[in-house]
Order: sequence, then C-alpha cells, then structure tokens
Amino acid sequence: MATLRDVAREAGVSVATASRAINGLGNVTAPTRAAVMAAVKKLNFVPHSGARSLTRRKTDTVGVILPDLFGEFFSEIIRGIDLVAHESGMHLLLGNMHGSTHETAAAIAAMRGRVDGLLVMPPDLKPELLADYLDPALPTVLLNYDAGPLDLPFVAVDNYQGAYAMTEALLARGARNIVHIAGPKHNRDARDRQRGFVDAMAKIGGVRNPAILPGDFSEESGAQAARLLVQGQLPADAVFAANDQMAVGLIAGLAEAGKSVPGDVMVAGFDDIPLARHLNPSLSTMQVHIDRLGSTAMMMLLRILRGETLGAASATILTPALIARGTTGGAANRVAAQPATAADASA
Amino acid sequence: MATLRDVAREAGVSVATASRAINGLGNVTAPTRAAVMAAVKKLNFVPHSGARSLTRRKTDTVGVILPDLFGEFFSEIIRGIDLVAHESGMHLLLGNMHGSTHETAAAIAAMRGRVDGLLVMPPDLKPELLADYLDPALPTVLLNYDAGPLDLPFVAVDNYQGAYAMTEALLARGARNIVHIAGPKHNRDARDRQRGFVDAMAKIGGVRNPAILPGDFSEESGAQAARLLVQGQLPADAVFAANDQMAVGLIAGLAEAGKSVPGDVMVAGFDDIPLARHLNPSLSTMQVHIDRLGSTAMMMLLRILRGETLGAASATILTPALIARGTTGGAANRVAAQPATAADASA
DNA sequence: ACGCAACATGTAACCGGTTACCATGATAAT
DNA sequence: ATTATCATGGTAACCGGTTACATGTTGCGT
Repeated sequence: MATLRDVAREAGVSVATASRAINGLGNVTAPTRAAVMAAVKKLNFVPHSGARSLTRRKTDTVGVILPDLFGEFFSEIIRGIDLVAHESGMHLLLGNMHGSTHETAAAIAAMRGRVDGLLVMPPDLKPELLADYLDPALPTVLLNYDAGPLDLPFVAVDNYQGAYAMTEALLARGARNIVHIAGPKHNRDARDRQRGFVDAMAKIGGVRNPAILPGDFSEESGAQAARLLVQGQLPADAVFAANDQMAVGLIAGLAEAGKSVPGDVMVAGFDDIPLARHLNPSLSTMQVHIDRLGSTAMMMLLRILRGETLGAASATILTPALIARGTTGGAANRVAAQPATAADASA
Repeated sequence: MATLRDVAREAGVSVATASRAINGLGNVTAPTRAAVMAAVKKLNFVPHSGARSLTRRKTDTVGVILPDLFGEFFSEIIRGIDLVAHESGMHLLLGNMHGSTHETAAAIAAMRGRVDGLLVMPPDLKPELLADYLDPALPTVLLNYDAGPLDLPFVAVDNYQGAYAMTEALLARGARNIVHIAGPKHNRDARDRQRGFVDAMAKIGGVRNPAILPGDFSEESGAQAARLLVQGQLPADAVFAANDQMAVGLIAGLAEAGKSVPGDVMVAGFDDIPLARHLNPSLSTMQVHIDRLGSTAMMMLLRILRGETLGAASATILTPALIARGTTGGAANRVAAQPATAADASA
C-alpha cells in the first residue's frame, strides 16, 4: 500500500507539500497540486486513517456500546444513530457488553484511541461503577439512563409516566384485575415501568398489591407468564407486559391455551417495535420512537464534540405516546400520553 | 490522559520495559513488572489503540459495509457477525453505503487503516466496479454476492433454488395463476429469485409469461402491489413476493381490499424474518437463517486473517428451507427445499 | 536596482505506542 | 581472578500521517 512518502517521491515534492495538496490547504500552486493528485491516482493512494487520527487527535468515529444486539429495539437504535452520524461523516464502532459487567469495562477501555466520543446504554449498571469505567475526558452520552449524580448528558424515555398512562388506559377500558409482567430485576427501565404500574393501580384503581409476574424482556418469558396465568387461575382481565417482546410471547401463549385477546383478556406492551402493528389483533403499546432515542443521543454527542455546551438540553426525556390497538379492543387511534414536553418537541 | 511515557517515568523504568511489562513479554522481572503495573493503576493508563495498531499493523477491527440498516434483515446480519467477532475479540466498524454507488467507494476508502478485513454486501453493484473500489491487499469476504470472475470469497443464499422451490410448492398446493412481486431491478438477489420463479413456472407449471409486478423490497411496495392486483383484476390465486417485507405490505393491502388470505389468495415471502411467524395467518416463506449469513462470513474472514487458505470453502452457498405456514393454507411444518449441501451443513 | 512582503515549499519534530539492537551487571565456567 | 554467557532493561528508530518553523522564490513599490 502506498504511503504519503511514496506519493511525495513520485510527484517530486516533499511530504509536507503532498499532505497539503491532498488536504486542500491553500498554499499550494495549481501545477504542484495537479502533480500530487496525479501521483495519488497513479499509486492508488488512500490516506491511512489510523495514522491520521493519531496526529489530528480525532478519529471521526463514535463508539456505541449496547447491552445486546438482539431484537428490533437495538437495531432501531443503531439505525437512528447511523442516520445522524452518517450525515456528519462519522463512523460507528460497535461494542457489545453482552450483558456482563466485566465485559462492559473491557468494551469501554477498548474504545480509547479509537473514538472521539461514546454512546453508552448500561441498563443494569450502578452509576458508581459506570463512573469508574468511563473516561471523564471522553465525551459521553448515555442512552436510556439517567445517571443522576454523575451529571452526564443522557436521553431517556419517561418509563414511569408511560407505564402510568398505559395502566390508566387499561383501567379506563374497564379492566379491574391487571397483571404486570416485569422486566429483569436490575434493569432500570423495567423497574421504572413497574413503579408506574404500581402507582397507577394504587392511585387510580385503588388496588394495593397488584399481581406481578417475573420476566426478562424475552419473548420466551412472555410465553412463560402466559402459562403461569392460565395454570395459576389468576383472575386477570388485562395483562400489561413491560415490553413488546414479552407481549408477543404472551399472546402466543394465551392463544395456545385457548384464551382470546382481547375477548378474555386485554394485552398491552411497551416500546412499539415495528412488529407490534402487524400482529393480529395488533398490539396496544407505548410508542417510544426507538430510533429517535439513538438519533437524539447522537445529535447531542455531535454538539459536545463541536464544543457547544448543552445546558438544559443535556437531559432529554422522551415521552412515549399511547397507541391503542386491537389487543385492548380499541380502535387504532393514537393519543399523546400527555402534552409533549419541550424536550420531546425539539427531538 | 496518561501515555506510556508517563507510566515509565512513574515506575522509574524505560518505555520499552513498561511496554514489555504491560504486554506480558517474558524478559521482565517480577518486581519490575509489579512496579509498572502499579503505575498503570495509579495513572489509570489505557493503551491508545490507535497508536498501537499503527505499529502492530493490525487493528482488531473488521469493517462491515451494508447497503442499508433498515429492517430486520440487516440487524440479523449484524448480530450474526458480532456473535463470531466478539468471541475473537474483534470490533465492528459499521459503514453504510446508503444505496449510493458513490458512497460505497467512500465507505470502503474510509476503512483503510482502520480495519484488518472487510465484510461487504454490495447488492446492486457491478463486479467490475467493486473490483475498482476494493483494496486487493485487504482481506474481504462478500455477503450474499457471488463475485464470479473476481474470485473473492463469499457466502450467498441460493436464491434461484429457493424461489424455484417456493414456486413449486405453490403449484403443488393447486395455485394456477401465480403472480410474482419482484425486488429492485438492479438487485442480484431479486433477479435470481425472479429467475427461479420464472423457470419453475415454465418447467413445472407450463406457463410461459407469468405475471410479475414491480417492487423494491419495501413494505410499501408490497401494499402498492396489492392495490394493483385488486384494481387490475388480475386473476391471481397466489402471490409470491421476493421478500418478506413486501409480503407483509401485500397482506395488509389485501386485507384492506377485503381479500382473505389464504382463502382468496395464497401468499408467500422470502427470508423468514422474525416477524413472519407472528403474522396472522403466519407467513409461508423461504427460511434463510440470516444471522448465519453474517456469522459464516465472519468466520471465513477470521480464517483468512489467521493465514489459512479457504480452498473450496471460499464459496459458501446457504440453501434456504421451505417453511409452509398459514398464508399458503398449510400446517406449520418445515421441509428442506432439497438435501442440505455440505457447505450448508458446515455452516 | 534594491528592500521587503507574500507566498510556495522543504525539514524535522511529533502523535503514542512497539521492537530491533545494544549496554549493563550478575552469574557461571575455567 | 578472569572471561564467557545471559537475562534484564535502555536507546532510538519506526509505523504514516500532520504541522511549526525555516528557507527559498517571486513580485511589488520606490
């Protein structure tokens, strides 16, 4: 592979001139530039980005660290990020922590010297640990994680409010015995959604200890919950799954057991993955605009990299919208969970 | 951020020794190594991967260049790649050519110096052009693209055979007037699938010029086709869409027009995206194991990077399996399109 | 014709690691 | 006691670019 030295020699100029010609710096005469360009073409020279980023101290790459790559949730996030990154000529370096805390540290460490900034989604990590792993000098935006005391910019979904709104909607539709299928114990989204459910049940439904089944956000755990429901003879007239994936498994499980949705029992999910509207009956859910989660975070990171200060915009909360579809017996109309916030509108 | 020089100074040794201690090379005494490690911990030193890769001449990163990031097809591919890459401690650098030929060149060029190898999926590029863009010195595996004369390793799906088998199955189910919804004109997969359809119709069904509607692999174009079908009064008793995404749109469009599936018309797709089995009725399709496309390619690339020669394994053809589901009125049983090939078995 | 500014180009240091090669001191062999 | 041997650790070159600074060249004003 040809190097800049080769090009310079071929064009009969110094490396400095060659570099300047290639990068379009002003102080090069037209004929010199032409000679350099000819050499570039002839030798098929492509600048070595690794070497370049060493001196420039920027890599034009952002690291994206996700807990997993499975399912539409993550692919939508990546798509959202890429959309914005691509416009600014940024590349995406994917890091996967595969659920393990130890790997998270490794994934973050491996990014040093490769990226200009980081987008991290640490759904089940304690903030203190995260602070240990992160390099304070590396601009970082958190995905779907309010770091609280850490004072890191983040974009998150208002899970509490969303779950509250969905529970309220189910109660309004006449459900009395609503069962919640929770997400992973350590997962923050899952815990916030559960809190929203519990609070709504207490305040609006007047129910103190609503039934909660365990789950882990997987389709299989939704099916599992269906079996528990049917066998355990829980008197449920509605089930609110903490995410769509589980709702999908749940519906399949209920169908197997001969239960009709929404006839025997209503079902609701959370996220609005693309699959949701294609189910039959279509799935009622809280629409999160998952791709916006990614694109908003990427836009924030870009602004930080440009040296702007985010100020109030450093904490962006996306409010999910209630989408009432077939599984709650409703028409397919959409209603905002609450007036869109300024943050949401700017996204 | 601390550099190796800082660490060496702190530990009272030279940079060479520090480097050796950190990388576990033999010629360092235990006390010296301990001193270095203490300095590393104290200064929070993390080696700068950019600088390291410059001398080592390897980056532990592979570039992945895809035409788009939309839909489950691509997210499944990335997942498959990541699965294998992660095991070998490799990172993934995402490049997106966003459909444009010009951007493809840019995406590939930008990878120089950043990656050890390339995984490229160029569905609508001419082989000659591709050869121009690719760096012959950079190990490259093509995804879903038989480069023919280029002699590059690739892993592809037997689209022709798959489409042939699906058409045969539809005919066996009693369909007489089968309409095909084609993919993008320049897309190779799409063309091969169309050829398979046409040939099967001719050889088995004895039909010379079967009806073919245009499409572009998008859900919307499937819906569009549904409108054409209904308005144009085409006497179709089965529709074979070139991919699942279009089949989904098609089914929605047919439902809108009051047509029942599979009662009035059978529907089949291609790819077996996760969504397929969740539709109601569930979608009959050719199962491609999309993630394997990615993981197989990544495994091939790793072997090349290790210096092994692939030999016959450099061309891997995955044979899709016929999955008969609800939209063709069948039970949900799976039948192999044909005996699995050696290549398929080894994947 | 001379002095000086403005501009083109070259030299070399530097980014942060790795590593070939050499120097040192300790130990072993004679 | 003297020298050969070797493990350990230091010096400096190098990877492939960028860029501060030095140098050379041209053109303008007087």
